[in-house]
Amino acid sequence: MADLLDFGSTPLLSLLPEAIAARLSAAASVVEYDDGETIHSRGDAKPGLSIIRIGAVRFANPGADGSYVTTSILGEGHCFGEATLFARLPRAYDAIAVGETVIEQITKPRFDRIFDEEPDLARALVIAVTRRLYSVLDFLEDVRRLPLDVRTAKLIAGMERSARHEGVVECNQSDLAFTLGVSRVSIGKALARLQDEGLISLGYGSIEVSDRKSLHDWVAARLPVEPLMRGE
Amino acid sequence: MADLLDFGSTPLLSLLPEAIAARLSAAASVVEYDDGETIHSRGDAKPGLSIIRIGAVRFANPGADGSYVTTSILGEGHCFGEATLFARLPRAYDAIAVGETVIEQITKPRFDRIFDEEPDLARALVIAVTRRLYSVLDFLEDVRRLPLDVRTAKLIAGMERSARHEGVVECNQSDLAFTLGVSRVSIGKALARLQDEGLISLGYGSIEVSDRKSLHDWVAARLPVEPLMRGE
DNA sequence: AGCAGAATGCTAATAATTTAGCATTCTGGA
DNA sequence: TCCAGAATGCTAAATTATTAGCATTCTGCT
Repeated sequence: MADLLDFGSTPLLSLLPEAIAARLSAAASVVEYDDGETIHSRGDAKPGLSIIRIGAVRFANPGADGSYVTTSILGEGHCFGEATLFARLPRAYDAIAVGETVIEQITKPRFDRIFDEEPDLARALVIAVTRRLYSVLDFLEDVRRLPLDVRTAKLIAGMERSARHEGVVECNQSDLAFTLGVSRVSIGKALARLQDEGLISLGYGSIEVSDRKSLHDWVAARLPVEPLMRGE
Repeated sequence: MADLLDFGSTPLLSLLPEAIAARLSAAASVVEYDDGETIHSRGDAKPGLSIIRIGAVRFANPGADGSYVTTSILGEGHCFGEATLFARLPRAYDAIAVGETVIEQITKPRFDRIFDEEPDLARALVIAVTRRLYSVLDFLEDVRRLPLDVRTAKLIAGMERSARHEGVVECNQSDLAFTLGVSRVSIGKALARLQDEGLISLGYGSIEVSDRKSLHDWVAARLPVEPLMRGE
């Protein structure tokens, strides 16, 4: 249940020199959450950086009708709360643990101290946030430009790449609908179309990707611009 | 024609100490563009940071059918190209000058040098990019959650706040449609609804906001969550 | 094996949006 | 003043998505 939607960006921890990561850990207090437990709510003002050590976090806000709209899901190694530090904004989303989750919380004073003393931290943060920004811009473009079946295929392709078992995405249709911000019926139709194309076969709580390459090619053929080489 | 959609984020220049801004300027080469001129195209690999000194830049990509989808428009003081520096990505969008535009271009080697020597630059960049990220997340949430007339009202309210003449937004409906990524017909309908509500009155190439506060209240009443105080 | 709850499949009415086209109104320059 | 081009207004069909059901299938648990 890892990165349903971390927008494919790079986690901060993987960008951080070992020494700095250790320093952050030393300054942090560790908090554990159960599945579904609230980590913080929209509007909370207390600033600080959080790093996901184990598990994942879903960021969401209530929609107009009481439904919940998920904005993103971040997995292990990702950080969140930068905006409370650098933009001095209160929390913009409810953060909810996905599965058993362990978070390192670093208070603003402690973070500021390390930030001032370790220039490489700023460098890593700029990289992490920049990548996230461009991933989100990408996603936003998709939302505005691609028909739902293509977006669905793209999401499945992305999930398959980081799936536990190759060729099988373990995820129910409601979660997919949640993630793409559409109704379950629409997802159902999109998936049915993809199945008709022979790209996937639908199971119970899982989707089997017949052939990674054909799925990728099918998506690529429907993108208005050819995808850029992802850096690195 | 300033910030149709800079997502309301803070420009880098306003976050930068005078000394560093001067150093960046000294390292930059200045290029001038006419209205509509291409600054760079999607896929261009040459890394570097660009700072908008005068004018504005529209970022867009061709849609599936050949139409152009605008992702954002940045105004004076904003920078772009961070992703080429920090994520090592090629340009993700075509950049097109909006009006007579002056850009400072800083090559990667020169930028890296200043970046290494001036820790405050990293700090300012983290802030600028973080704010932009959260502005975009906000916008994305709106797209997925708000009906078009509310999004339209929100956009107009934002544009009015930074308009040349108070109470008058100089912008044609095609540009609004472009910005919100919908058709002109839909924008027309949304605007008609807003006019029926007495919030705006439509002109030729301009929209008059009857009363800033009522427009704001009308939007606020339709948001699923109350807006957060914007940091300062 | 049987059952409850979860997940999927399906339907039909409704709503929103797009596309394509054309008529009308407005504006600035010749 | 007149005209061309820009901008807006309007229409209708087609597409896409939503809502609200309910039936069916599957899974894990007892």
